Amino acid sequence: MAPSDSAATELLAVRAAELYYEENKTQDEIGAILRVTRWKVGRLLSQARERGIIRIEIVHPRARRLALERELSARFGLKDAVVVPAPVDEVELQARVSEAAADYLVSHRPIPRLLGVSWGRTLHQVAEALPVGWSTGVNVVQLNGGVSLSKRPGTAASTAVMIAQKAGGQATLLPTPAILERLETKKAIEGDRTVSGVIQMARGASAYLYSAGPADVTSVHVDSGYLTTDDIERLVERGAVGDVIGRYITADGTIADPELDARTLGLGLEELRSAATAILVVGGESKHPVAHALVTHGLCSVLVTDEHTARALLGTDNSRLGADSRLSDTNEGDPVS
Amino acid sequence: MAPSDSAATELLAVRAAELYYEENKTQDEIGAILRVTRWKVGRLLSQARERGIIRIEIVHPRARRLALERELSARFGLKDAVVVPAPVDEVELQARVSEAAADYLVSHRPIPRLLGVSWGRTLHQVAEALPVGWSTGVNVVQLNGGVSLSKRPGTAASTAVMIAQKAGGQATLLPTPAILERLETKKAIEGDRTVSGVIQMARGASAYLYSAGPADVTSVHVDSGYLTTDDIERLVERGAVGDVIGRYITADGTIADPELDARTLGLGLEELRSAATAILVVGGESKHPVAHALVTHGLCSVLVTDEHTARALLGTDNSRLGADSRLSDTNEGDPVS
DNA sequence: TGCGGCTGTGCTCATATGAGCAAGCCATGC
DNA sequence: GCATGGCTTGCTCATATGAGCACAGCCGCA
Repeated sequence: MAPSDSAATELLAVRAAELYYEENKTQDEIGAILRVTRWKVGRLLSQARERGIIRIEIVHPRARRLALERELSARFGLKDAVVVPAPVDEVELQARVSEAAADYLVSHRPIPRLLGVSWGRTLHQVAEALPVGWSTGVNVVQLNGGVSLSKRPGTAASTAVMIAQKAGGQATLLPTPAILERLETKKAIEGDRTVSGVIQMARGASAYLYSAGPADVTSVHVDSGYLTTDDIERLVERGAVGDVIGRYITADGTIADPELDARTLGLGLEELRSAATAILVVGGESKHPVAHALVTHGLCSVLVTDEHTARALLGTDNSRLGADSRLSDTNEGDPVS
Repeated sequence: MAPSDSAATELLAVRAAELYYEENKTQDEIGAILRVTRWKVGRLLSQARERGIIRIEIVHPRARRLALERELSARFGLKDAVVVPAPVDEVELQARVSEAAADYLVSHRPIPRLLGVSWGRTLHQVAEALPVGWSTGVNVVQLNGGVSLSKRPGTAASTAVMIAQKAGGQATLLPTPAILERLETKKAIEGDRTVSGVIQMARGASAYLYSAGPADVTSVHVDSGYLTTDDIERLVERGAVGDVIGRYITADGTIADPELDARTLGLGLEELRSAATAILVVGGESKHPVAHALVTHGLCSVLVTDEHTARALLGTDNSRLGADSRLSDTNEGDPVS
């Protein structure tokens, strides 16, 4: 591979690529134009593809990043992964991730008989993104308590109900607070046959669908009045990176505050870990730490996320990947004969 | 074309495109995955291409814009056109246009027996970009006078000589000033047998290669001391947009100042117009007006330029086209082979 | 209800393309 | 001087792909 030779070859490859991809000429025609055999044209084109001279991009809001999906699955032993290209805008990002989760749910096989869902902003968007009639006879059960104490009453319930309704199924709600103030109250409520029945049912769900929240003041738990900003601060001090189904975890996948956790009503982490299908939907910068904790400690089997999060999880520097891709423009030597 | 249908179809097309272009799957395999026939996959893919979901780009400094080249040729009745993609940088742009001109010259058929050249910064770069031995036995003749009065002596001569040497041919120079101060002097020099012989020879050249300059203070004529900034101002007042082979023209392709023109030594515009092969090499914002004048009035038969200039000539809005064509900074790795 | 036009589908067949292989080609080392 | 090994080149053949066609369902219109 002498440099002078490769310069001439490269120029030829560029010409061939132009004729093939922009002018839709056949390799045979290109051969005639460039005065080489059609086999050489074929080789030139594959070289051009290898060297990245030809860039093929799929520009569409619903596009996915299959290469990253494969990497994620392999690296973290996931059953499946969905990665959407990251748009500039955070709002748009959340919308696309939610849409992707809805798409995934629709085409997921086997169709779950009973689907366990958490609640929150993300899950609500997923519910809205699901088309009416996305499935038939899928029942839904809530995984964790979610009676809102302050704003937006009924958000948790409406998410579960919407998902069930759109699939022509029934929703079973867990009509309790997410976190109780006193351990005794929590135990009492848990002792109630209805409540324990719901949790039991949740344990038997054939799939879980849930999101995660960051350990900061934007958390839904602050919004809903279960936790104060002081509580969050204390959690962060204890190493909390975020929450799943109401439970705050640290970077090594353990409960950040066992006392608080004991007062949290709903499914435990172990059920997520051992579930056949546990679909985590999570996107955006602020959730990178919690996503990392979940994914590295087997707390989900399917991950739906955005490109940036995916790269962060894989440890790929994603600022650089945006900036590079410039070719060196060094080019000398004999042009086409 | 019901909207709901086209939405579903589009999503399918996106999936197909991903599998085909990013995963290198065969249409048959994709059919199996998406549960449609392979013919449908083929149709999906062509739809995706039509709708612009798939964007194929050739990223290489030596790439060309064949579509623009075709448009230019058709619109202005050119024999040929070469358009290079415009880089961000003006210096880089000049380099690429010059390189492209050199490439064109090398592969141009029939090989000119005698090549008439002008001089200037652009032509000098073209000369440098030509590979040694780019042709055999091509003689070169200078089209217009170019003894520099102040800086860079010998530039004009060295351009012609370099082009000839690299092709193993002889250069015939026109060792006179470009513009004389007095008409009498010009006539006297023109009357010299040697000088008139060179011009006669230039008339018989089988191809011309020349550039154009803008009508502003950056002009080589100011640099070389033939014209003062006042002269340029007066030319602009008379409607001059720039010069070719030393002659300043207006937007409608006529001589801007006949008196000045009479004192200008060298080939006339008519010879360019009637030449079989008149290769104009011109790039950059400042030369758009002069390029437009030349191209619309038949003063070149081959145009080598950059993308922005091409769009300006065609009347396409290029600020917009320049602004887009940025890729979203999403970048996946090389697709698997 | 029945009928022409129209779109979308699955096919046949010709063509374009890529994999794999034998032969040549250059440069090196003995 | 000559063999050798890595490389490119031009081929054969199997496969992937696109063009064109007949048919089916669907719509509006009488």
